[in-house]
Amino acid sequence: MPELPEVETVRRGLIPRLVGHRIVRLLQRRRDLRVPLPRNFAARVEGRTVQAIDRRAKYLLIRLDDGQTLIAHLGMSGRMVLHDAKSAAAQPLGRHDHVVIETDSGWQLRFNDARRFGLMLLVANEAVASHKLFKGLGPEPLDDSFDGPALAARLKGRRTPIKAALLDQRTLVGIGNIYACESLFLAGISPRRSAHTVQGERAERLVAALKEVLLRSIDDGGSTLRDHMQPDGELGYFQTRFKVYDREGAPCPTVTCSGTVRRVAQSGRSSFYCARCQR
DNA sequence: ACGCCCACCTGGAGGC
DNA sequence: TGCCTCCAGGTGGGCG
Repeated sequence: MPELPEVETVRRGLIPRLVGHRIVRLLQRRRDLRVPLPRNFAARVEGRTVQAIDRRAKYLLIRLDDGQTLIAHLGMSGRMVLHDAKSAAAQPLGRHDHVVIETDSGWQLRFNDARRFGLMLLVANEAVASHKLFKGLGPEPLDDSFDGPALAARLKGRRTPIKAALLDQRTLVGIGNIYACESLFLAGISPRRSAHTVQGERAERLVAALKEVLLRSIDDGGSTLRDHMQPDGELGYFQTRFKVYDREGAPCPTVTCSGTVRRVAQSGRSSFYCARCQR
């Protein structure tokens, strides 16, 4: 379930259950995720207290009190499922619960990832920014400094379609297939437009759309969280209905437009858009 | 350097 | 029911 808004929502849901609490047990049930889990994982984490949980791009950064960061990425299918002691006892571990963390507050966190495209690793705080995984990452879209000119500069000279550029985490971080489609729709820009032509006012519009789509989704996630009280892993994507994503054949949601949502394949992924109001 | 394709892995949906 | 194919929200390595 993880693009930036989902990861951010998971982060906010984990904070009250983990921060300030000691990890009393870590159970590693299999090592072979996208990157093999750390050696001696349990020994290196047990006894540590969680000091903070940050996010960079789609990575969760769980700061431990020994100066290490537990980095987690959810891949395509990763979930963080919290159980209180009672529900943990009632719910046996599933075959995709790869890592189980128990805290001194009695809460249990299960990292579940059917496809195993996710990862967890332990890195010293000061080495996180220069870590291979973080080296080439672009700016955070919700930072105030990320504006039209900033995006335009990063698209300059790029011959790839704008959709592909948005998915490329070197351009900016946090955008996946869904929010790329939704943002381009909101900005009225075709996913097939060459990235270098998104300049000036067009880049302004796209940045505004990206921020709006992400913020609205985080809000929706927040309200879902309040309703559920915990990131139970079943939140899914927040907008029950996307405007164009997965809506092939539906009428274009723009009231004044008589177009139809189309699906095209771009670099192996589906793009959904209205060819009439997205240019 | 850049852009594109594919593989990584499992499960769900839909067709026959 | 079963079997087959296609598709899925991410990423990075390898290729031309």
